[in-house]
Amino acid sequence: MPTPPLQTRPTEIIGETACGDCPLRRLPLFINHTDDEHSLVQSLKQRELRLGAMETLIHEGQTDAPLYTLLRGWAFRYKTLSDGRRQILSFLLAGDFIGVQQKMADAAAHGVDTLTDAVFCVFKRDSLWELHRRSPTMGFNITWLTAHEESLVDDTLLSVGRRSAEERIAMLLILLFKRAAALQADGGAAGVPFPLTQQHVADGLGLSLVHTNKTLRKLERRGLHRIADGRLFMLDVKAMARTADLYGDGRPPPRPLV
Amino acid sequence: MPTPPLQTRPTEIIGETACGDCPLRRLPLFINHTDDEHSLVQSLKQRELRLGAMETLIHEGQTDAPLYTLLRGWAFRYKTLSDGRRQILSFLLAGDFIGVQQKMADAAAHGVDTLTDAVFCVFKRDSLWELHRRSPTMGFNITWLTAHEESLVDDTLLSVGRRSAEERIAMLLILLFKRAAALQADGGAAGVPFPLTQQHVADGLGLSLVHTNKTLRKLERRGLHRIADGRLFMLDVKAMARTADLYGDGRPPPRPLV
DNA sequence: CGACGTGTTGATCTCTCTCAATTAGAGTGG
DNA sequence: CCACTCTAATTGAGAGAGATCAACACGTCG
Repeated sequence: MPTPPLQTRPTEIIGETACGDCPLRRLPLFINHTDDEHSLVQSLKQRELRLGAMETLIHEGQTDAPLYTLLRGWAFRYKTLSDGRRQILSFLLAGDFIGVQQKMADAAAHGVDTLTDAVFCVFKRDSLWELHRRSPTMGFNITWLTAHEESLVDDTLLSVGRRSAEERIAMLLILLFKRAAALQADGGAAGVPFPLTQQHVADGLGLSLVHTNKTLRKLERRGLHRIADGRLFMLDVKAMARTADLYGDGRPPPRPLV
Repeated sequence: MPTPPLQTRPTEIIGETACGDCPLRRLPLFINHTDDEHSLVQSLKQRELRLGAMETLIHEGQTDAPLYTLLRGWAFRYKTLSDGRRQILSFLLAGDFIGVQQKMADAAAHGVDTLTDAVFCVFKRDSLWELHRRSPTMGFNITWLTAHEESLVDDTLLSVGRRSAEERIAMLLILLFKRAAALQADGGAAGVPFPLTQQHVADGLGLSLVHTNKTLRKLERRGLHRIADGRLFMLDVKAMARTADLYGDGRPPPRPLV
């Protein structure tokens, strides 16, 4: 079944979207929820928040942000240096959690901006604790999701730290394609939405805009992919994976090269 | 006061170290534990594991690793590409958690190696769930710690993606110094242990060994720090912070530079 | 229509990598 | 005590991936 169109639904008790329809539910960990757990989450939900494209959900340095869930649309987390250099930490797609990291005092917080029109589910700040207290299962899932989010950042760090520009871009395209395709019924056969500008790609991979453009074009000219009208088409996944050094990611490596 | 010698303690019920002595307890979140929580943790603890320096705790790709806590010593998490390029994801000091991320199926796992002789606390694999089930407080703390760990990786990603070699190294030295100093009574006045080789620094910052050496020497010659006999001395924190662009980390940045 | 954002391409420039060689210390064995 | 080996640190030189600078094309929008 294709993604349902954004039509107005009969308003629910608290928010506009019933938690039963939340994209989060599609995640493997959340499929076995009891009704109690549903109503618990629903009771913690404060409201929905709609933002346009390229707007700011959380300002960098903001520490009092509530907890969010991304219902629809794309967004990204980022940090910047004093002179404006920006690093995108991760891209957020429907179903992603936002703001768990913000609660740490000492560590400087990151900002969150939207890439597209987006709908967020807003939770009270202490929902995290409530969730843990009233449902260990849900609490466990939160931990799991947080750890999973970190593993995404780990992968990016590996890319940015050790992969060439070409490898990084191939890697990013594959990863984003997979994540976006998983949200669609056709699995990406007709492409997936790709709302990033090349500047976003550059900032996500620690590259300059110009070099990002040139590398992107090179891959496209080689027939590995195609980006047009805000959509990404994977034309040669095999070749793309090969140029990403994807296979060499996490496998027992031939370390002692000598 | 120098690092206390690793003397043998009277053996406890389960492991060799009473959980009441665990370095984890020093963390802000853990100071208010009830006796129940202590005994819960103690009951989940399986044993202690001692490794020498430069040994492997968790192999890359290993998915069945138990949960660990680092009691004493230094270690690091890493990933490698197929041709041997390695990226260190984070450094682990006493009190750090290990293995929460390993439980995710799809995401490729990372390896964990020791830098020094180290003592780990070993927990059963399903301790994570047990902890959540039997103590929401502890479960919440786990989530908190996981999120905190991610914020460390976020910072590294910002460095590797957007900081120059000099800035990266300054940043790493400051961060490691702070963490190590926090574990000592003198707060680092007499330096802190620094068991990393330059190769580790390079792998942690996405730099080559040679360039790491040259940059390190430059900072040292400039009088910002000094590394000798496996110890790090911060000679000019202010200047070090300045060259790290530390101040510009997370503050509301002057984005619109135009 | 001009201003602006995004994408594209060519021409330098430079930071960092790679290659190579040397030094110093720790360990080992004769 | 000394030759031999290994690892880690160091330094110089040359090469290159990617950054910076500069222009231009194209579409949208007020």
